[in-house]
Amino acid sequence: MVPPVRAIAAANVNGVRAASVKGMLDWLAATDADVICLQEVRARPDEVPVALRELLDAHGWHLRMAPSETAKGRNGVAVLSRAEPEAVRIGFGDPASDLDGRYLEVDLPGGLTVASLYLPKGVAGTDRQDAKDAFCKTFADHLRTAFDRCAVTGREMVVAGDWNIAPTERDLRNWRNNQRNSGFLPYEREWFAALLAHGWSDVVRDLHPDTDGPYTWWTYRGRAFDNDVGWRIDHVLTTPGVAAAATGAVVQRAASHDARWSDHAPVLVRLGGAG
Amino acid sequence: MVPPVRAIAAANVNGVRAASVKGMLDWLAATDADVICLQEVRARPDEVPVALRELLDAHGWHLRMAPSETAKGRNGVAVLSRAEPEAVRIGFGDPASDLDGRYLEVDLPGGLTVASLYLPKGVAGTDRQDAKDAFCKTFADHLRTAFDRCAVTGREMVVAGDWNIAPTERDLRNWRNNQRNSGFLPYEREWFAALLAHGWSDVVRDLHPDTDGPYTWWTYRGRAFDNDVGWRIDHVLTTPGVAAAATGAVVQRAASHDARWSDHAPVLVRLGGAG
DNA sequence: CATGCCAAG
DNA sequence: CTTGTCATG
Repeated sequence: MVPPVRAIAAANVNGVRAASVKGMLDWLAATDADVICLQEVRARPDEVPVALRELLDAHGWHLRMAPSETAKGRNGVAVLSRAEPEAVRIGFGDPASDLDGRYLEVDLPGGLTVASLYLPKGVAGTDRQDAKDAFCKTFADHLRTAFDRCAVTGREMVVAGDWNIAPTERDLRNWRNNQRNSGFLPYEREWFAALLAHGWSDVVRDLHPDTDGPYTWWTYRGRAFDNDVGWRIDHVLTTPGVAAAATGAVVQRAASHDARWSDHAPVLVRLGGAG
Repeated sequence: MVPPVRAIAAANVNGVRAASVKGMLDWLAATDADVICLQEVRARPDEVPVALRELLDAHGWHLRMAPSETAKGRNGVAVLSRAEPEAVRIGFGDPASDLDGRYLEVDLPGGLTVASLYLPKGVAGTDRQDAKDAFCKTFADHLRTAFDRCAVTGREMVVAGDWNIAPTERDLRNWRNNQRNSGFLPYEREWFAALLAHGWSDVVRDLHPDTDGPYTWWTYRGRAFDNDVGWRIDHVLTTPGVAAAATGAVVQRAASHDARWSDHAPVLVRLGGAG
C-alpha cells in the first residue's frame, strides 16, 4: 500500500543552517506536505543542523541531498519525502552542472518522480548569464525528454524549485523596470512558455489565473517584503496527471518581516480531495 | 587651566562596530577615564557607528584615529581624550608599520604624551613572527629615544595598548604550555624586561606585585573566559612621573560571559589623589 | 569562537 | 541585506 502524496512543497531556504534557527523547523513540523523540494541548502549532509536532523527523524522524513561539489556553501538541493525514495539521481546528465547542486530527482513509490531544481541566477550581460542560458538550453532538453517518457510510461512527474524566471508580466511587481534584468528577459520568458507549450503545467498559475503573483521571492534589500515588491520565480511544474489532481496552491508568505526565515516563501500544491 | 588626567584606560575592542552593539557604549558612558587608548578598531573614521559618534559628541570626547591603510577591516588604533590634543602623530617613523594602524601618539595639554599601541600578534616559526620581531626591534628604539627625551624635557609619557606579550610566568594561566608560543617566547619576555630596565614602568604590575595576572585577554575558544584561562598582554607603560602618580590599576573584567563586548578587557590606571 | 572581508544572491 | 567562506586573531 503506497501512501498517497497529498501535497508537495518547494522552498528556497537560503542556507539551511541559518533557516533552521530562524523558524524553518516550526514550518517543517507543521506542514502537511508529503514531499518537499529544498533549494539553496548551502550545506553538505554533515553540516545539516542537529536540530533539523532530529526533527526529520522524529517525523519520519527521508532526506536526499545533492550538495554542490564545486563550491562549498553554495547552491545545494534536497528532497524530503515521507515515503522512502526508490531511486535517486543527481543532475540530469549535464557535465557542466551535475556537480553544482542544482538538480535532484527521486522516484517515489506509486509512480511519481519529484525533482528539486535550483536554476542559476544570472546577471544580464555577464558570463553568469551565459551560464544560466547554457543551463536552460540543456535543461529544456531534459524536461522535454522526461515529459515525453512519462507520456508513454504513465509515470507522473513534478519539477519544483527556484527557476529564477518570472514567466509573465503578472509575475513580478515592476515588470516595466525589469525587462532588461535577468529573470525577466524576453527570451527567458519564451523559454519558460515553450515548456508549457510542450505540455508541462505551471499549477500555481493554473489555479490562480487572474491574480498578480503570488510572489515567492522578495529581495532582502530595502523594504521589498513589507511593500510586497516581489517576484514569482519559484514554480511547480507537473505532468498532466498531477496537474489534473491539483486542488489548491498557496504561497506561504510569512506573516511579518520578523517571521521570515528565507528571502523566498514556500510554495505548496495540494493534490486530490479533502480526504 | 589644564584639566587633570585622573585616569587612563586601554581597551582592545576587537572591532568597534561589533563592540558598539555589544556593550562598549555603556562602558564608555560610565567610565571616569580622561584618556582612552583603543586597539583593533578595525574601521575607518567614516565607518565608526553613528551611536558611538553621538555618544562621543554628547560627552565631549575628542577622537583621533590611525586606521590601517594597508588592509581594510584590520588593526587600527585610536585615542579618545576629554582634552583636545595639541599634536597627533601616526606611526613612529617606521616605514614597515606606519600605515598599518598600530601606533598613534597624541600630545595633550599639560605636558603629557599618550600613545595607543597594537603590537603585531605573531605565530611562532612563521613570517608573521618575523614581522612581530622586526616591529619590536624598531619600536624599542623609538621607546628608548622617547623615554630619554622625556627625561631631559620633563615631559611625561604613557604607552598603552595591546603589546601581545605576557612579560612573566605570572602573566598567563598556563605558562609551562606556552613557552614556545608567540607572546611568551623567552626572547619576547627579555625584550619587554629590557624596556623596564631602561626606566619604563609597567604600572599595573607595580601596583599588583604579588598577584597572578590580572589577565586582560581570554580566547573566545572553549571556556577560557569562564575558567579565567587568560593572558596579561595589555599594558600601560609610563615614564617615572606618571608611575609615581599612579594610585590604582584595575582590569575591568566583564561580570559574565554574556556581558563581554571584546575578547580583551579594559585596563584602567588611576592617577593622583581622591580629589 | 569571534571579527570584518568577500562573492554571491 | 543576507548567506556561507576566508584569513586573522
